[in-house]
Amino acid sequence: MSSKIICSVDVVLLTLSNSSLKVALLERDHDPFRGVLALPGGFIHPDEDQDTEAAAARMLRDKAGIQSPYLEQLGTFSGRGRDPRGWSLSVSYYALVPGAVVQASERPGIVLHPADDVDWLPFDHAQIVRAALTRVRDKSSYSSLPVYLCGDTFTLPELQTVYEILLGEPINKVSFRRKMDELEILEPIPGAQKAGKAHRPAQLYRLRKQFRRKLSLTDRGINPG
Amino acid sequence: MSSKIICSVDVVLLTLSNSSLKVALLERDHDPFRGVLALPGGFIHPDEDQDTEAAAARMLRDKAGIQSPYLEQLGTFSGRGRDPRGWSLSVSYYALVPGAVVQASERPGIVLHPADDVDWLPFDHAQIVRAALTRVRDKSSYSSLPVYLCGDTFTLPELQTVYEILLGEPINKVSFRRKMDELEILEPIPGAQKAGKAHRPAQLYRLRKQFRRKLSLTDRGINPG
DNA sequence: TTTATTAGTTGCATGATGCAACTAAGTGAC
DNA sequence: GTCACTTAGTTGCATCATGCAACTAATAAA
Repeated sequence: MSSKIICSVDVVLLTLSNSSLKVALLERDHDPFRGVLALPGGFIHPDEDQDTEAAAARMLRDKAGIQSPYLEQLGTFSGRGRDPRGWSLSVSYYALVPGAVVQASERPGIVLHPADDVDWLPFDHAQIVRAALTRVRDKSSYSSLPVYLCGDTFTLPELQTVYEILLGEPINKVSFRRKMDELEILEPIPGAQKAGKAHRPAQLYRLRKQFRRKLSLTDRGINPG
Repeated sequence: MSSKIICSVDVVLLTLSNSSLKVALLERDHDPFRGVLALPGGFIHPDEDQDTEAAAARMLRDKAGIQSPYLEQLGTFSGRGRDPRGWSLSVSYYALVPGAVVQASERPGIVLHPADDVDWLPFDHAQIVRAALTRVRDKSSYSSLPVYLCGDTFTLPELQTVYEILLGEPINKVSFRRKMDELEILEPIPGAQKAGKAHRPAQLYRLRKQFRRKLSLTDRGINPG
C-alpha cells in the first residue's frame, strides 16, 4: 500500500576558480549515463544516513573528498521524466567551497565546469544547477553567503570581488564595507595584513567563530587558523 | 541495490480566520496516529502524481476540497525518528488560501488551529508548521505573498491588516501603499468601492491577471470576478 | 624622493522610509 | 440641512540608508 520510491540525493558543489563560478561534475560510474559528467549524488541509504543532509554530506565526502562545507537544501525534484528508469525523486543540496579546498581534494575525477555554461546534463541536473545559481545569487545580495567561497582568511577587497563575481556587477566600495560591518560576521585578524605588489597592504579578516565551518583543508592543517 | 523509501507529501494549509493565522488540520484515518489531528498529507502515488507538487495538490483536493491555491515547496524532512515505522521522507508544501474558501469547502473534518500555538503534532509536523510560518513571514516582508490570503477583491486597508497580522506589527499606511504601488501586482476595479459603516468607502482592488489563481470558490462562481 | 598602485576614510548628494497633519467621502444625530 | 464622527487616501517634511567623488594611507619600484 505504501508505495516506495527510488530516492537520491544530488549536490551542486559551487566554487571559484580563475575568477569565475564553477560547478563540480563527476563522471558517472553506473548506468544510466555511465561515463557522462553529472552532479555528485547517489541513492539514499536509510541504514547509513541520518537524514538527507547527512546523505548529501556523504556524497561530498566519498565522491569529492570534501569534509564539511556550507551545505543547504535546495529543493526536491521529482517526476517520471527525469530518470529513464521511471518515476524518481531527488533531494538536492548546494554546497559552497573555497577553490583551494577543491583543488587540494586529490580526487582527479572532478571537473570544474563554468556554472553559467551548463546547457545539458543527465537527468534534470541542468535544471538543478540553474536553481542553485538563482538561489545563491538571490541570497548573495542580502546575506553573508559568499564568504563561504573564500578561504579561512581574506581581505575585504578580495571578498568584494567574490561578491562581484556572483552578482555579475561592480559594487560600491564604501557601501560594501558598510554592509559587512552591519552584518557583524567578520573580525579583523590582529596584526595580520596581506601585502600585494607595490601598494598599501590590506587587513586580513576571518569569519567570527560562530559562523565558521571546518573544511577538509583546515582539518588537515594546511591553512593557518 | 537502489533502496526504495517510503515517501509522503504534507501540506501546511494556512488561512485567516477571526483575524488570526490558522493552519488546517485533519484527523488521520489510518495508523499510526489514527484519529489524531495532523497535516493533510499522504503517500506519493507515482502512477497518479506527475510530481510531488501534483501530489500536494491532490492532497488538498481530496482531503480539504480545495482546488488550486498558492502552493509552494517548503522543504524535505527525513530521518529515522519522524515516523514510528522507520526511516521516512516527507516533501512538504505550504498553501495560502482565503478564509472564505476554506469555510466553503464543505469538508467538516477540517480544524483550523492557531498557527502559532502548535506545540505538538504527529511525526515532525509541528516542526514543518514552524518552518512554514518562518518562510511565509520572511517572504511577506518583501513580497506580495499575503494577497493570496485575501479573496478575489479587497481594499488596501483590508490587505494592510493581513500584512499586519502576518508580520505581527503595525505598518505605516503611506509606506504600505507606496510598496503596493511599486510591486505593480494590483489594479483598482473601476467604479467598485466597498462601503463601511459610516465613512468614506474604500476602493476595491484585485490581482492583475498574470498573478491570479483560480480557487475552488471562484470556479463555482460564488465570488464575483 | 618621486611615482604608481591599491587600501581605507570622509563628506556630501540623492533616494527610500516613516510620521504628522491634511483633505475626502460617507453615515447618523439633531 | 448642518454638524459630528469615522475611515480612506494624499501631501509635505524629517530622518535614515545608499552611492559617488575625492581625499588620505601605506607600500614597492624607479
